[in-house]
Amino acid sequence: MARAGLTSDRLARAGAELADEVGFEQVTPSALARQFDVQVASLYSHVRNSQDLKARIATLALSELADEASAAVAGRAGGDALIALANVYRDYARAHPGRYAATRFQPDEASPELIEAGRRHSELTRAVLRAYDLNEPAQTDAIRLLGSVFHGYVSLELAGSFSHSSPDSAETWPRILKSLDSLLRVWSRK
Amino acid sequence: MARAGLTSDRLARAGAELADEVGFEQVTPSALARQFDVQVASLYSHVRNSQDLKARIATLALSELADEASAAVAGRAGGDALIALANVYRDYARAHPGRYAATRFQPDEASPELIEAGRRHSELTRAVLRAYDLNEPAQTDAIRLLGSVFHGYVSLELAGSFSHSSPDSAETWPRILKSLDSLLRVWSRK
DNA sequence: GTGTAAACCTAAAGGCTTTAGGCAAACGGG
DNA sequence: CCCGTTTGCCTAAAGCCTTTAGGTTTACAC
Repeated sequence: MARAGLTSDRLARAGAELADEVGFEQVTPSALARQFDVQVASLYSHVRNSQDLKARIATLALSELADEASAAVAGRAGGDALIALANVYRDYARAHPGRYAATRFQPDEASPELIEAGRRHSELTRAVLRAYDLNEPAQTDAIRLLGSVFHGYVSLELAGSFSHSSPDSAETWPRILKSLDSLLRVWSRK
Repeated sequence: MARAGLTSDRLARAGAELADEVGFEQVTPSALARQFDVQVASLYSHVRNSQDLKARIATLALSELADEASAAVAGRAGGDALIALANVYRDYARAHPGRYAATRFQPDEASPELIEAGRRHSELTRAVLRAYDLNEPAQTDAIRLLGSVFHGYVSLELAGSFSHSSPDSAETWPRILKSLDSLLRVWSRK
């Protein structure tokens, strides 16, 4: 009798929670309807379809992540900023694996919000690189390198690809970041 | 009337082809049955279920990739080997996006073949690193770094994340590889 | 040839997605 | 306060995918 109070936003938020619990792949209109104790068809007034739902979760996660990254980078520069940004990505992925997976979702056509969230992330990386004073094309190279290392490392770690190696390598991440910092300094405008 | 001649292997191979055409996600028992013009249920004599099918495709792709990597690394050392290995991954992903995606598939419990294929890849990376003469834990760090950069770069490029930046950055990849080589030389045992 | 194992089939149950159309609750205006 | 409209949620239904059970036919071995 009482209404559940569905909204696109609430669906996206609940979807994000669910993703962290059972995996992003498993987040479906069906599963979400069960969570709200509502008929599946009812969701379709709030999201266009399954894709749209996932895209909204992706946007939510990407924005959330950009917020945290923004806060972490504020007031830092150079290696400090680099490390702070990198840790935001890694910590976020570990704390919210489903949301992080959502982050990689590619809808058939991206929404403006999704594009905007993506832009925020490249802006942040660009901001971190400011201190290194790179000229083009080094700047683009650096954005791509950082994106690759952050995303690559976090994905592989999340997938458990690192769990079969020597346990004394818990400090790999900071050492990689340190090396990236050195590398960028070398790329720096002389 | 005539039999289709199904086999686990043929299913995996056809699945790999299909993955490259329509995306790994879209590879399902249903879709594959259509390809062979056979009833869906018939597949279930050859693969346990959808997961198993995908795991077999993953194994196929991972082995194929390891074969190519192995051939590329043979007879090379140091920076040459590094570049050759890296290009195998990147070229493979561009030529076979569906197979590459399959490579990232994580079944509930990995098959021995899948584990073995994974092992071949770390062995290859280790072989490439031999020339750099790294001690532990630098060796583990290096394996993780290379894995992260290769996988990260290739994923992002495949996802189109790089297509919005300046077109004069077509040479990012070789420049990144060159820097990785320098980095590893710095890590080298003094 | 004939028996048997494998390959393939039909049937059926159950889940997910999506659309169409209907009832009822909430909410604002008179 | 009540009445009309909007909006939220519902039922119904069609279509597709997965998986299991059990039957038939093909092919090959002896």
